[in-house]
Amino acid sequence: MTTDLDDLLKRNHLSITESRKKILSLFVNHTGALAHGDIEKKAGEKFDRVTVYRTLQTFVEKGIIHTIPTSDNMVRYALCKDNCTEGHHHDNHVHFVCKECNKTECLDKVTAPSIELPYGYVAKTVEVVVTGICKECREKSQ
Amino acid sequence: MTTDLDDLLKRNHLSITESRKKILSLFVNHTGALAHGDIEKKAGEKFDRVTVYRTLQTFVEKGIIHTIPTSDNMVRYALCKDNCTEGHHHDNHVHFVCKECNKTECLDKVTAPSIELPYGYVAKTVEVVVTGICKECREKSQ
DNA sequence: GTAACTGCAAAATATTTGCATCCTT
DNA sequence: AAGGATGCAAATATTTTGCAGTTAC
Repeated sequence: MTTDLDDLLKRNHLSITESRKKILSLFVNHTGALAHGDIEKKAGEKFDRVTVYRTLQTFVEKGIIHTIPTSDNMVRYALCKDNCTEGHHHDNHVHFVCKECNKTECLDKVTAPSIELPYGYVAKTVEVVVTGICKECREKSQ
Repeated sequence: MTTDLDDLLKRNHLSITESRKKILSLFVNHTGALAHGDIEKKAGEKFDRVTVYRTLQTFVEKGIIHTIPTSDNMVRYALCKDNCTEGHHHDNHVHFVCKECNKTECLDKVTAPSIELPYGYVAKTVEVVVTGICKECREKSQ
């Protein structure tokens, strides 16, 4: 059976393996970003810790996922949009981190504004991290 | 001798010690952000690694410095503006990370734009990280 | 003098690397 | 069959914790 996941891997010249499919499916079926720990947990003891590290690294290199900047020391990953290709990522990401449930989401609908930089500075990418309360948590607390 | 550093510590109800003054001075005398490693290096073998960890943590708690979100896994710290107080930080930070020299700067002159969030979401803070080439590196490469 | 801070040792975590084996193509 | 991917072991690196000695107030 050929799935979307297989295609995605194929398009990136990666061999199709169980761990890659599994880890990739976690991203596809999950809105929001995942930290390394989340992936190990959700994969359910199935893979070696090292495999997760290497798989994530490979995915980042191929432009399938990207890292999300956060203020804590946890590196989080999220699926890239289609126009992210190897070595060249989409410029404007807006991420939302909920203070309550600690979930991280990519807000695809929201465009990052262009930033006016001081003279002489050249911007390549602009990443925006908004922290606050997400819709679900806000409704819960009312 | 009473210095600005002493004052800053006093204002935050911290006892004035050598390591705190030294680490704080690194921030004051350095435009830009510092990672844990930078601080250990610049302090010059003078302090225990653990002291640096604890001092940074204390400073963050007191609102003297804040962490900067970045896509790599290095946590960087920078001085807070005066209106950062314990538990309540200034809302809009714009940071610039140079791809060449890897320096991180706070762009105080640049204001972060307000972000239009989806319905139901409430923003508390907006952090903007711009990566690109800083003025110095750009001039060098020309 | 007392409370707070530091340094050392060591524990707990996180990440990377080498290599033999197994799987994909 | 060949190259790449995985799993295990172990080496590194990072961060945290406990405690005794020292310092600031």
